[in-house]
Amino acid sequence: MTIKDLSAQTGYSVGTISRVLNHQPNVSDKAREIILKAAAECGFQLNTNAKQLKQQHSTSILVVVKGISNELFASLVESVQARIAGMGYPLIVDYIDENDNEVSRAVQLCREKKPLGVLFLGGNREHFLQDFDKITVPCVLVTNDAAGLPFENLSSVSSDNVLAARMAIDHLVSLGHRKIVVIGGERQVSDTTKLRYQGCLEAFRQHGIAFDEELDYETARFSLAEGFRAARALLERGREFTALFAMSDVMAIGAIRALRDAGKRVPQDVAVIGLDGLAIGEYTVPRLATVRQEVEALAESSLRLLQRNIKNTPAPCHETIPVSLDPRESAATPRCGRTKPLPPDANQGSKS
Amino acid sequence: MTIKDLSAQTGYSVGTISRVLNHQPNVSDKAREIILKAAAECGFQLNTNAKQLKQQHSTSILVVVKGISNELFASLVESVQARIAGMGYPLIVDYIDENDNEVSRAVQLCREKKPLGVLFLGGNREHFLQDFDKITVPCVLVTNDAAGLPFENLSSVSSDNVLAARMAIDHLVSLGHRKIVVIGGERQVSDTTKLRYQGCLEAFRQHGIAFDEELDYETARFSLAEGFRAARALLERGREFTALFAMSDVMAIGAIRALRDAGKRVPQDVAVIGLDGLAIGEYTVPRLATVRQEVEALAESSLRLLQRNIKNTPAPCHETIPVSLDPRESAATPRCGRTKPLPPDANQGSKS
DNA sequence: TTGTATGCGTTATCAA
DNA sequence: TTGATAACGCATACAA
Repeated sequence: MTIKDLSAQTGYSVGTISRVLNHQPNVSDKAREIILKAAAECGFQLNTNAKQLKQQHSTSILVVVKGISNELFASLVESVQARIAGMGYPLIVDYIDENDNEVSRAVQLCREKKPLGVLFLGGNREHFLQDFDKITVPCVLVTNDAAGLPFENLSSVSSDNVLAARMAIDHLVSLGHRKIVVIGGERQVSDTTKLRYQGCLEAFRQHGIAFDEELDYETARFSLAEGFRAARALLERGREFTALFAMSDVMAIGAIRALRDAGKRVPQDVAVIGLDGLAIGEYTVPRLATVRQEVEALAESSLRLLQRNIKNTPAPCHETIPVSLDPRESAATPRCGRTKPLPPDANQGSKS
Repeated sequence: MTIKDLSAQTGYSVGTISRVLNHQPNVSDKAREIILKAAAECGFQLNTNAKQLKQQHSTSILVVVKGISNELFASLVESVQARIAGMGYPLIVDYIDENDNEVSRAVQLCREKKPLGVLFLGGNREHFLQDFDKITVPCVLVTNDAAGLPFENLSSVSSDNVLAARMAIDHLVSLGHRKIVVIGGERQVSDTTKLRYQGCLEAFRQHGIAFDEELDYETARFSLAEGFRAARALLERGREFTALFAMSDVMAIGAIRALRDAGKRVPQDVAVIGLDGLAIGEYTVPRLATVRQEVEALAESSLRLLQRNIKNTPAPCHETIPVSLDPRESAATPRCGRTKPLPPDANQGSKS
């Protein structure tokens, strides 16, 4: 079924058919009505290949997501999808491996799909420096800060990562902890890790807390298994600590498991705080203290920026979204002077 | 950059260029070499729109995934992606809402993308009955059983859902439990729930265990929040029980949280078992007992079937993948005769 | 307001 | 083994 068939059916020419189907104004009401009815009857749809071949660009927005099992990104995609529905752009969501180059992938997809703009969920400055000059449509990097990158068509929206880490450490300190260890990503490689690590160091300095950059830090990928491994490594290192900050919630959950396996109670022996604010943290035992990234705000800002840059072409803009502390059980007020094991429900924190 | 430009650059005609780029045999080695080099130099890529407009079909495989935040499906997609990489087909992954109609979406996408075949991750018999006749390429429904559906081009690969539920109940019974409640989906609507529920009833009957189909069952969607709510509803109902089977791991995790909030110890007061075998279950406190679905086997079989049906057109085939019990802490041997609270590490089960 | 005709980049048919 | 050329389905400039 093509517009030619529709033309034969209605008696109108393909030109008129095309105009009606593209909501152009210069068509008579009568023609519009007849053609729309005929199209609806046979469930007609324009051929996207032909359309885009002709137009040389699509009307869609591309979303490149780094990591298929990243729950934070999954929430972001959901939110973006819900918001875009009202704006009319079709969405092309492309999931790539956490370790793949998101920019070269985007370059390839831009050639193929010719989108109006692209949203990067996660990304690496290095990759942008290497390949981003090949892409010309407006882009927004979400979750990482692209300030300082020399591209006129790249904006960014990210949580305040430095502050987030500071808040996590501040919270632990306010609970009386002075011996704190940290689990996070590669400090030399991951942009996000760099910022969060900086926040940690600032907080430690401000509170006059000693922190050995080698012995009190363990590098891990952002996964349950790696959080588990990292916490065990810290324990085996023999370093004494009463609190642990993991740079992501999944790492924190893995770490809590390792601590429990080692006979440590959370939060009585070791307080644990994560970062992200994933839904699962509300349901773990103990409930996971965390610094929450505002998914809805991230999605809203990203789309607003992208839309603005698609319509006009203003200077790139780099927004920072506030974060908020969720002080839950895994880093709650420690019971004072307790030396004996607690009853089994102690993990439920201050409720008793 | 088009094949015309390449033609001008190399002196060969567009026909020869096209033949080389499509790995056709009837080209001289010299032409092949020259053209391939020129194409590589400028990073040339064929225009997919033009190609598909001409060919009337693509060479890709479509994957329709129901639910963007479904961890089981995320694992399946990862596995499928890894396997497909070696087979050469491009993958189109389309995520739709859990409640949307996957078949009508597939119909639309088939018109647009003309894939060689489609993989459904999750699906509903009703939807297939309604719309599937409009799709003509080979399809495999993964995770649900399509046996009995009157379609020549629809195969299916699913876990043995009846057995899985039986195994879960059997395990609880083997631990000495007789008062068991169940959380699952809509028994009238969800195909998967029907089978798992049937497995439960069979197990109860076999063991001579009483089960009130209204009072001992709570309907919930497959989420943390709903598992939590359902468990609380069961508690508030005043029904006594010593064990709980949740038809998914996320529900089970939500349920455990609700039980803890109500002062119940898991597994000492209430044993809990889930179904799926998600990674998170290895890290919860207590570790989650579960009946594991074999993601790798599901992915392997689905792709094998699909590929077979693309190459030949044999009769549809409906495979069942075995499941396996992971008897972890949340449903471990209960301590006998205990009445006092246990030490805090009791949740770690039989290790002490 | 409508119709006609051209070309988007590719594949495939045919002739050379 | 190669080149010329006609489609594929659509949007659009131009003519009517």
